[in-house]
Amino acid sequence: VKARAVRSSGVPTITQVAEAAGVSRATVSRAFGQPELLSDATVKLVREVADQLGYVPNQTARALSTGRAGNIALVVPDITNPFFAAIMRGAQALARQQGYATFLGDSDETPELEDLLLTRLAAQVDGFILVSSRLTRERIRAHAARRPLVLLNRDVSGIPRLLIDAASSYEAAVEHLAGLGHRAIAYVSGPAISWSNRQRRDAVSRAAERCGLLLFIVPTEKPTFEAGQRCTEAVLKTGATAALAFDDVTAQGLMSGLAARGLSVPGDMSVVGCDGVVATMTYPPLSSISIDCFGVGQTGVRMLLDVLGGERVREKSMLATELVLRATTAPPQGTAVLSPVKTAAGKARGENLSARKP
Amino acid sequence: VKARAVRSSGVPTITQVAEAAGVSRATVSRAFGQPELLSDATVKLVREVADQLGYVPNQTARALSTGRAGNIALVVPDITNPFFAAIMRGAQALARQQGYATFLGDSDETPELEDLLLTRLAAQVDGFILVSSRLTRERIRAHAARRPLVLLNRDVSGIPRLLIDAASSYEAAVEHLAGLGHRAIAYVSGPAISWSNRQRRDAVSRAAERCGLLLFIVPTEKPTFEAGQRCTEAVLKTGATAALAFDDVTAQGLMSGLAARGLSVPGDMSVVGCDGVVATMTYPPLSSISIDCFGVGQTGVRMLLDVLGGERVREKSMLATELVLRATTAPPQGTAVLSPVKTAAGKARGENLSARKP
DNA sequence: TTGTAGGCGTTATCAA
DNA sequence: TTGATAACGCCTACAA
Repeated sequence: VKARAVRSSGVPTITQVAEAAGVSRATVSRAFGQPELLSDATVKLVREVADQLGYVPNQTARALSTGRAGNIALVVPDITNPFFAAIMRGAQALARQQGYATFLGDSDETPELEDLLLTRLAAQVDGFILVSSRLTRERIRAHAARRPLVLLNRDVSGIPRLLIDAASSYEAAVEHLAGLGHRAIAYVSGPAISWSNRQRRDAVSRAAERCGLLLFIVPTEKPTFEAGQRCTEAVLKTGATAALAFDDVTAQGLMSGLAARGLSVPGDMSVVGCDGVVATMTYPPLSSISIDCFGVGQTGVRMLLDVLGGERVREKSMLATELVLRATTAPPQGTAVLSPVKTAAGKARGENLSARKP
Repeated sequence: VKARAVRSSGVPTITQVAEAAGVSRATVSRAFGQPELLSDATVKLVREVADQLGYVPNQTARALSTGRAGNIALVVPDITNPFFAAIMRGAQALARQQGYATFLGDSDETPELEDLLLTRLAAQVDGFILVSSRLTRERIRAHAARRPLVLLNRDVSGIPRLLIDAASSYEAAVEHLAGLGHRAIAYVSGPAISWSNRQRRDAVSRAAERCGLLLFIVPTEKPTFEAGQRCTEAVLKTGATAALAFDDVTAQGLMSGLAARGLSVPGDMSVVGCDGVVATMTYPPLSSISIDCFGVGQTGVRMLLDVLGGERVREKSMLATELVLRATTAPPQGTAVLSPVKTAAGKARGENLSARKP
């Protein structure tokens, strides 16, 4: 039999190590996989030879043989969004530490692409983490039937998931604004398919009603800076004196749009965001609902690895959020300062009043 | 022989499709890989059966058999940095379109981790794209000997690379500042190991000398918002009236630090960044050296795929940058307006004067 | 403690 | 145009 096609000859195989070390391939395999079965001397010898040759066990072959790929995939709608980037970082850090490599799928906010990524990657990974998935429940269930799958920031019963509970914080934010004297507020919404958008919108709606505030819903296409900018006019037209955005990036866009029109924040309009990743970087620093994104990523990986390890995992976990007051909320123009902030559910805090969590 | 361990039974194999379709495994394989060898009827039949079963060719097995993984890896120092996120996006978009899945490696700015990622991923990918690699030339060469490797924003002879030529734009920026009447400027540097940091620093240094400006170099640990903030004091101490930062994120941190001290930009200090990703989002909008990050990512993939395809690639490509003037540069305090901007190498333009590139 | 041999899912070669 | 069969690199039950 003839040798195969141009096999990138750069990478040594287990056979070469075995020959060089004068042992069987099985022994080399064990030297890496289960060294406790071998004598110390043998392990040492094999490892030295391997090092010298630059041998590293071929993960692909290993995967085929064991059925374990040693890879996981993280799929996000837009890696450019700092919220997802931070989650990715947390996930990847823990995954690597646990011996897993991470595929990153960017679905560009489209369900079709997300679907494609999942089917294409399925055989190469041991499991998936879907962040803010734009897929239908049916598709998610279908994919979950083929490979272990964990949901972040998306609520589908029967699938292990970590939910970011921003509802109470949004309610607190609305109450905070009401306390400042605002009578009409706007919610700048996120993607219609987004679970968290619904959750946040509903929370705002509930709280607004309770506080007797007039609420306007302003739609956007995607949670991006540009989309936030573009909706500025629409927000202004409502006559609202304060805006709660779906996330920080959108809020930042809105602030930019306001500045471009010569309006000041919070003087002419109060703005509240959500995520806390970019909030500290805006000017003025954005009052925002803070999420521990790095932790979200880590938790996602932990849940997935638990599933892979056959352990029981809570099907549904909730992550608390916190309203952090910075510099973008104030009484509406021409309003005397009213009573101090009164928060019901979530507790608000000022950045300077307490240290950030560790 | 007994059946193997708990093989995730969710994914159908080629054998099952072959049986269901009443053909051989080879035929099924061809129906996907080289349908032109089969009769139309057979292809249709096999595909239908496969669809129904939910069969997708197993990329892992394919990789083992062909030697082609169908994967590439992109390694960046920090995915949280919008510059790298944007590159990742461009890279992934093109890679997917060409049938490649993308691993993302985040080295957390450390050479050791980068090294680890490369060795761990080597057998699973057809090639690497290293962005702003923090590795030594020797290590890069060592890895390049094992797997095709393309460098982005790093200059190592003998390795295909795309260099972002910000030098002339930095010089133009310095000249612009000189033209505004600044006499003392600061360069807020990036990571010492970074190639582009050296390039940018040297360019600033050259231009400053030429223009007779006093130049101070202010070091930072990493190109992050926080690091930018932390160096504010140091920048102020120099007495410089303008600062050029290593990148936008650092510049943004500096602006935040200045604002926290009640100083205004550009009133009290002019600031220039580099990357152009976040520049439009800051307040005031940051004058910055603009880079087509999405294009950088795409080009990186194109170069790598060319190498994989056995085509000749230019060993060294340069990508032009452009100084985009926004709202963060002005004459130093107490200086009358001087002559209009004079730029030598790069051509500066104001955001409103011309449309952004398509 | 170590070696032998069969198989993971796919593709490539050779025949038919 | 299709089928049988041997790899690809590694792991592991079984034997020694």
